[in-house]
This record gives sequence, structure tokens and C-alpha cells, in this order.
Amino acid sequence: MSGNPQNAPSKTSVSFAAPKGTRDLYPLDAAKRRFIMEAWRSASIRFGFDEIDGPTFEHLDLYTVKSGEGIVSELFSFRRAGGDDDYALRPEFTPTLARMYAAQARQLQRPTKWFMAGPFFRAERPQRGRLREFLQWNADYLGLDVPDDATEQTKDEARARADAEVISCCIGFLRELGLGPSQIRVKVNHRSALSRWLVSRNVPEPRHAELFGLLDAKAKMRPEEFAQKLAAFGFSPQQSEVFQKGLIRVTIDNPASTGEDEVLDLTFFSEAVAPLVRALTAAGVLDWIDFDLSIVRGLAYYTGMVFEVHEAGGKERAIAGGGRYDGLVSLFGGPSTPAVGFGMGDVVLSLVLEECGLMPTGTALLQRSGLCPDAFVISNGAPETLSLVTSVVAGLREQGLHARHSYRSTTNIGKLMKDAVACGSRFVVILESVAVATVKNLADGSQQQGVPLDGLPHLLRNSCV
RNA sequence: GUGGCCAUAGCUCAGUUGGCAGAGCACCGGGUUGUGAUCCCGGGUGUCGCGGGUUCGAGUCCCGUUGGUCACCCCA
Repeated sequence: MSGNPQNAPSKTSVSFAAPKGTRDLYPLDAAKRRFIMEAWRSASIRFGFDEIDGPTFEHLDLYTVKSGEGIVSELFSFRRAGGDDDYALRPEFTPTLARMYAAQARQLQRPTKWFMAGPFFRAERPQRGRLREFLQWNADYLGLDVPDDATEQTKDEARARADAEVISCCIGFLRELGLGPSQIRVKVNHRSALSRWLVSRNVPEPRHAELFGLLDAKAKMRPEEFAQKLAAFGFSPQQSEVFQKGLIRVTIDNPASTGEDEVLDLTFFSEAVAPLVRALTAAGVLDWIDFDLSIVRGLAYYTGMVFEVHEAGGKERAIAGGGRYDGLVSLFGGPSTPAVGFGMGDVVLSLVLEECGLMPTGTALLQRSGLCPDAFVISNGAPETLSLVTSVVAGLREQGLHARHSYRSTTNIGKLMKDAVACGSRFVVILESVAVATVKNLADGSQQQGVPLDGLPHLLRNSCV
């Protein structure tokens, strides 16, 4: 392997592999992405959210303001050659959202309901369910449906309605894809309700953040270790077990805790989340919900309700997560604004859909993505119709129809039919002469003979839409 | 960013103490019978992730590297 240096591989040659944690999307992959994006949009619009978007990169400061300098190592940040400004590819949407809202807060209706879906970037080490470039859907509800001078109790109920509406939208999407409460659990907690309850349990306010941290870390430690640390807050081993289990049933009929939960006497917690439970019940989604004291989520800025959506088996990372962040808009220079929202990534979602057999494949995928041709034009093999194929296809396209033909040299009708099926075409047009064609409906196998060529667009359009 | 495991055809994988690159499924080309099928003939489709090294000879052994994956970190 010695030889002439001029023939040796160049040491400066670049790698042509896609960057780590990114994906190349071939046609069927792109169709899957479109399927998810369209389902996100459709659910958002159905629930009354307006679509927005922002830049895919922002000033680096926008992210350090909220998350601290430590965030920088998790970002793709850069400086333009010759420039002085630091930028970062967006790792999340909330700062952009808060910035956009703050800029126009005075003229925006309350509540303002916005959604977006697009690419995001995080410089983390990729692993199952987590990539460096991914799609994320965000839906946020800013402001409340009551006046600013309403009583605190009225506002709390308005917050609960907003929280439930956002959760319902997320569930509405999952339901539309065919998922149900037996496959998906929405785990809900409530920071302020938890605090109110902790005070009733004689845990002083300053220690709440510490306890939240402990609850958040529960899954990563052994039960005994968890119980031991919980004892430092005055909880008995018996009570630790209830924490360990995590789930708490709260219903409208029985706002107090049930059964073994009484060990913890969650009355104060239950009372605090009662408005949320009522709103979730009214929205018809309570059967998806588990209240779970161990759901804390990034301690940084959530102020009330927090939730995570998990596949019921608990094997995957969270499908979605969100909560109430009443202090964030003012952090970005806007008026103090109550807000609640969530984000859902495409990576874990896709894994769950594949596992549940709900990710469409083959022609079903093409159909749901609107990629199926209306007509696949083939010749019957006669010389005069062979030369007619391209012009018939062109004529159909001119009429706004999606028309294709085979690029094979064969005149074998069976093989050409197979091509038509493979691309998911609705109809096959077999040219029989310079004047007429046979039109076959591939869905039901029916076919119509002697169709005049100039009547094709009309026939196809009326049967297609 | 730290550590472990993995990488052979489109897919699932086999490949012996180092000795000509393989199987099944899938796929591709041509042909017959005018209709998604059947039948006939033909094709292995490959950068053994990549780059070095040891060797007469490397898919196999060694070093490095890239990617994936799992556990940490983090999870906005």
C-alpha cells in the first residue's frame, strides 16, 4: 500500500457521512415526517391554535438568559466569520415564543393560542429517542380568559381551564393517530399544589426545591436510598412507599385521596388540583391522566401544572412535556403573563408509533401524505400508443392531475400494472388507440373501457377528489 | 463530554486454527399469456463502516477513526 503520493488518498478529503445525530430522509422517510407534521398541524388547528414560526437561530444570549451559561455546551453556537455576534441554533422554542409575545403583547388578544412545528438542534450525544436535529411541535396558551383584575380564585380556575385545554390538544393529537389511554399515560403534577400540601406537612418553603429535586431523581436511585432521603423531610417509610409508587388517583367525585394514599393525607393537594380535574373531566380526557408526584421537570421555570406524556410501558423517553410558566414572558421583557404550553418531539413519537403499528407504511403512507398519483398511464403495446404515453401524461398534468408512467422498456402489461400499484396510483390508464383508453380503478379492480382520451381529465378528477 | 457493546448484500444473518464473499427473503433485467397474478430465462446487486499495521495472504488479529447503541451527564 505504498506508492506514488499523487495516487494516495487526499488527507484533506472530507467525510461525506451525515453529521452525527442527523438523519437523511429518503422519500418514504420524508413521507413519514410529513405525516407527523400534518397531524400536528391538524390537531393544533382543530383546537384553535394559530400557527407561527421564528428563526431557526437566535442570539446566544436569548438562551443563556433563561438557562444560564451552562446551557452553552448543549448548543450548536457560532459566530459569523468577521462578526462579533454569537448565535445559536434553536434548542427549544419557548424563548423565541416569549420574545415574540413580549414584542406585541399590547395588541394581542387574550388568551393568545399559538403553535409551531419545525426543526430544533441540541449538541447532545445521540441515543435512542434523542438526536441532534429533530422536529418539535409546540403549543402554548398565553394569558387567561378572565380580566386582569379578577380575583385570585377566578384566575386559578382560568389557569386550570387553560392547562386542561393545552393537555387536551396534546391528547387530541395522540387520539387522532390511533393511540389510546391504555398505550399512553399523561402524568400530571402541580408545583404550587405540591407546595401547598408540603406546607401542610410541615415541610418549610425553602426546602421545597430540594424535595422537588429528590422527587425528580427518584427513578435513578434504589427504593431504600429514596426512602432514606425522604425521611430527612419527615416522611415515614410507609409514606415513602406511596411516593415510590407515584400515582395518585384524583377524581371530581372524590377530591380527597383514596385508599392507601391516605397515608400521605393528600387533601390539600387534591383541593388545589380540583379545578384542573374538573376541567380535564369536562374535556373528556381524564382517563388518560395519572397524577404523579414525581413529575417535576426542569426546576428552572415551571410555576404550576407540569406534565409529561409517556408510553404506558415506561420503556421510552417522554413523548412530550410541558407545563405552566407564568414568569417567563416577563423574563424576556414582556408584561407579566400567565402561560402554559408543551413540546413534543418527533423522535420518541416515531418510536412509539412504530411499536404500536400506527406508523403508516407503503401505499397507506403515500395515501395519507397525499403522494399517490391519480393516474398511471401505460400503452397496450401497439406502436401508435407507445408514442402517445408521454403526451397523454403531459395533458393530464396540465389539467392539474398527478400523472405518472413507467420508465421500463417492457410492454408487459402485468409488470406495468405492478409499477402502478407500487407507486400507489389510484387509476391505470391503458391507451388502446390514439382515441380511446381503458381506465382501471386499482382500489376496487373495476374498469371502464372505451373512454375517449379527451374525457380522461374529467373522469379522473371526478373520481379522485 | 465519560465508559461498555456493536458494524458483512435492500432486510435478517452465516462466514471454521487467517486461505477465491455466502444463505434465505427481497430486488433487478428479458420473455410468454392483454390486467396487480402465474410461468420461463438471466443477474449476487458488496468500499465486509473508514484508515493504517502484522502477514505470502486479513471479513477474521492489532491500532486508530467514524457511525449506531446502552449506561452516566443532561433533558429546556
